[in-house]
Parts: sequence; C-alpha cells; structure tokens
Amino acid sequence: MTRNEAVAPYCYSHPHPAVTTDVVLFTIREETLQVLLVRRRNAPFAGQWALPGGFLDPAEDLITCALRELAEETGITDVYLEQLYTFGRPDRDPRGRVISVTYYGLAPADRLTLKAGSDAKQTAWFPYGALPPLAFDHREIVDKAHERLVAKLEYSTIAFQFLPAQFTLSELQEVYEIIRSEPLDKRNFRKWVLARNLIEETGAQRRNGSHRPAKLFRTKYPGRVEIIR
Amino acid sequence: MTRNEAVAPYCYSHPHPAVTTDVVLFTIREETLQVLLVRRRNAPFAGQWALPGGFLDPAEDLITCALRELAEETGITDVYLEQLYTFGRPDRDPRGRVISVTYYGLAPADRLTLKAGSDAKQTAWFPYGALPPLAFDHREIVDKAHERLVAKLEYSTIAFQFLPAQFTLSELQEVYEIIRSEPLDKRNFRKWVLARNLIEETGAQRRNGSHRPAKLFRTKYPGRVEIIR
DNA sequence: CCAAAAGTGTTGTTTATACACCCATGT
DNA sequence: ACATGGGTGTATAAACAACACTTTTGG
Repeated sequence: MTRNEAVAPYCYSHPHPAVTTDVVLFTIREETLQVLLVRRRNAPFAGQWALPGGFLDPAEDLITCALRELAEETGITDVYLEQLYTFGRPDRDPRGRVISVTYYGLAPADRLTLKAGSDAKQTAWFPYGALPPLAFDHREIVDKAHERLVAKLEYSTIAFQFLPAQFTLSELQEVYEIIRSEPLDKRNFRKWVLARNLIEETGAQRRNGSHRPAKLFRTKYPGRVEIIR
Repeated sequence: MTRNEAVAPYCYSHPHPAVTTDVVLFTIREETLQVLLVRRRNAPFAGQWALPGGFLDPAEDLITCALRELAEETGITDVYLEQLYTFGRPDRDPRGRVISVTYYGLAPADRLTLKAGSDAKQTAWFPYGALPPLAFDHREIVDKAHERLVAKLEYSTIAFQFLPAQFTLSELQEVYEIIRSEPLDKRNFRKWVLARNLIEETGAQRRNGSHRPAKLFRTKYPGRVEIIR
C-alpha cells in the first residue's frame, strides 16, 4: 500500500483497505486431515508457510478470486469452496490495512495434483495436527475453518466432498472418524447414513485385496452440500 | 470512487475496492419479527430504505465499524452483533466496487430507543414479512440473516438476546414461535428448555393482569451466545 | 364467580447406543 | 486354511411428540 502517486494511479477521496481472499483447503491423505499451504517468496513473512490467496481483481467476484488464486498458486481447480469468515484486524498485515475474505473447501485426495511449474510457489500438504508456524493471522483462519468443518459434518452432506464419485461405506466412515477424531461403531454408522437417504448403491463393487469386495455407493446430491437432519 | 487526484489523495498501485459494513438488526415487537431500516438521504437509491451501515474507517475493526454506524445512524448501542457474510458482487453498488461485510444482531424491544436528533436519517422498524423495497442487494442480506437466525435458534442460546435480563417462560416460548413461525406445545417446550439447563428462576414473579403471576427466569449465560445440544 | 394466562405428567413413538459374529476374497 | 476387511441384527436407553386439566390472580 503506497501513496507514491507517480506509480500509484488509483486514487480515492478516503482511504481504502486492500481486499484479499485466502483459502483453507482440506483433504484426507494417509489417514489424517491435511491442509494445503504455500511458502511465501516475498516479504512480509518471506519463507514462511501461508494459506493460498491474494488480492481481489477489480471486476471479479470474491469466490472467483479465491478459486483463481488457488489455481494460480497450487494448480488445483474444481474444488468445493464455501465462504468462511472475513478477517479485518487493523494490524493483521504489516503492509497496511488488508481485509481478507476467507473460504474453506474440501477435495478428495485423488483429485489433487499439485502444480509443478517452475514459477510455482512451493506447495505442500500438512497434517492439521502438525502445522508449521503460519504467516499473518493464518493460524487463526485455519482453526476457524476446522471448527466449521467439524460442525458441518453433523448436519450437512459436506463429508462427500472428501470422496470421489464412488466410494465404500468404510471410506465414508473413515472420513467421519478422522474429522471427529474418534472411532465410530460400524453397524450404527451404516444405519445412520442409510436412514438419511443420502446415498445409493451403484451396483458396482471394489475388489481391493484379499478379502470380501465392498459395495460402491454414490451420493444422491453430487457436487452440492445440503443441510440434513 | 473517483480518480481525480486533486481531491483524492489516497493512492495505490492497484485498484482497491471500498469496504463497508451493514447491519441487520432484528427485534420482536407487536408479536412479529422486525428489521431496523434507515431511509437513504443521498444517491444512489436516495429515499429508499436500506440497512444501517457505512464505510470502514482506516484504523477500526470490522465489528467496531458495524457498531459505530449503527449508533450513528440509529442511536442504538450495546447490542449483540455477529458476522454474517461478506457480499462482493462487482455490480452490487453503482458507485463502484464495494465489498460489504455484514453483521446481524438481536435486541430486546425494551432496549431500543431510536435516535431522534435532527440530523438523523429516518429510522424505522419493519416486519420481516412486509419489508419495503431495499437499496442495493440489501434484501438478499436480510434474507441470509433470517436464514441464519432460524438455524441458530435450534442449537444456540441466541433467543435470549431478544429478551430483557428477566423473562417468563411464556415470553421465551413466544420468541421461538415467532421466529419459527409455528406454535409450540407449552409443556414440551418447558421440558425442553429446562432440560438444557440454560436458565434459572430468579425467585421473583411478574403479576401482569387478572390471572396467575408468572415466575421470572434469567439465563445462566448472560450476554454470550453459546452452542447447545 | 368469571376470565385469563400460568403451571403441570403420562403414554406412545422414534432415535441413539451398545455389542459379536459370519462372509467373500486372495494368497 | 487363514488372514483381511466387508457386511449384518437385536435389545436397551434416551429423546421427542401428543395430549387436557388445575392454579392463581384481578375485576
């Protein structure tokens, strides 16, 4: 945020904050809940890990900005994002006043191919339980996203966003167990999810090792998060 | 949003949107859910009803801005506000790019004395079911706030924000009935709320007409909204 | 004594919890 | 044949839903 008018042609009669979006993208890999981070190349916090995000373009929607920054910095596209919260403490960015509209989202591990281009920031998944120190107030943002994720698991179809189009009931149960960090009874879980009428058998099975094959299911509400109960 | 540098000394190297806060304040009066609106004096939408709100000051928190604008435009202070959502469609304000961080809140009818000063905007309560046409995308904001209010009623102590420090069980039930717009069984409601251990008898009673007096209760969590269930 | 809102219990139904064994497959 | 994860039912407890009369007061 500069006031050098020679190189700063965007002028207003009263001060305007900058607006950014930041994204907390979760996935489940290696039986843990993980968060996508990028390493900052520039000051402030150069070299530190941070959430993918960046400044809002003049004519783009907030969600478009979030998706664009995610794609540019990590190569990930076509994920489900939902607005989380807007952070605006006056001192949250040492460069000046920056308002961050944050989004969180989920992606199935199989859909995630991180960008490998030479100009890409360094990008990596970290277990939610073992995050490195984060730039700005990004730790606070991640914690808020996690709180929302845990809450929404109970009363929405958000869990399906972690899974591919077809999945087994054991995989679905694992999602619930990892996010709630507690084991669930297999029979009761199956009763619960089937009673809610959210999924249906595809007819196909998955043979996956030296044991009985698992039936494959699909959600009846693909691509959309519904409120249940 | 001007680019005339003579009267616009706040300059940046890339375009910055303006940031506002807007507030959806609910109350219950005359057995209906009502929303606080102000009549706009200036273009755009001069003369139309709108939510109280305005531009963020350079060094103030978002919630501080919301409370300040509410106080300046309506005279109402000390209400509970919670961040609702951030609206940022590029065309939502004809003056240019404006991001609105919105809050919603509740206030007991007895605490609401609208500002009467000469420079005050015209301020009034409208039933949620009979709102006038609103400026900008404010109708969308009110609807989102209503949706959140209905949802939070079920799993938080938000209802107490509509009531004074001491209240009767009938008054509490009326809050639930009005927001959910359906009648509730008196015995089941009392069992439900008492089982949750959220309120306690004050010992006092209210004599209120030619009928049996009602016991007065207070919340065990005054001033704070807790998640229940 | 009448009107008006406050207060109070029981029963049936639905939903949640606890718990252990057989099934289909690959090696 | 055995190891592995997939699949299934029943019994108990808790929560919810339906429903009507008595109490206390003011006039």
